[in-house]
Amino acid sequence: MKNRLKVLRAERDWSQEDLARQLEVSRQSVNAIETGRYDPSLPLAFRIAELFGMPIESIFLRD
Amino acid sequence: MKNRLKVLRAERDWSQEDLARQLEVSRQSVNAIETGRYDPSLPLAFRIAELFGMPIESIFLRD
DNA sequence: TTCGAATGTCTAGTACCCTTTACATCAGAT
DNA sequence: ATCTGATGTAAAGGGTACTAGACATTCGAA
Repeated sequence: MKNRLKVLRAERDWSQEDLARQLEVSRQSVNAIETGRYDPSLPLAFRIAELFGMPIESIFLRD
Repeated sequence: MKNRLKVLRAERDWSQEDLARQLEVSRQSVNAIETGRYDPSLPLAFRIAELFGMPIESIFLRD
């Protein structure tokens, strides 16, 4: 899975730490997801989608 | 997270085994997800949504 | 030049996703 | 009464998601 997290975050001028805090996960988790080391759990994907106000499918893409 | 898998499967008259085969997971995984023992991984959620032809958000719901 | 914020990575540990194998129950058909 | 398909659950094991803590690099600002 690929994702648009880094771009969405840049559009809002948020640091990885800012995003992590809002999602209530560690900064390392945000970094790992952005750099493609692993995919988020489904509940975390829902929180991400809700935070950015868009469907999961427009943030995460099958590869 | 709750989900509508059991209903969607019933609408199509598929057994858990039928669904598992199409998703390329074990029957026990389908059962565990349906009975709420755990949530699917994000990649599996994508396969489920694709199979049923609807967005992830209309199959899985935050509780 | 020095400092701090931001990012990337590593390790060790915990918890969860998913597997195979196995067993139990139930309903419907023979 | 027996058989079979469908479902639920359990144990053990491998791989992944997430944690805290630590360290290195880069870059813009003081």
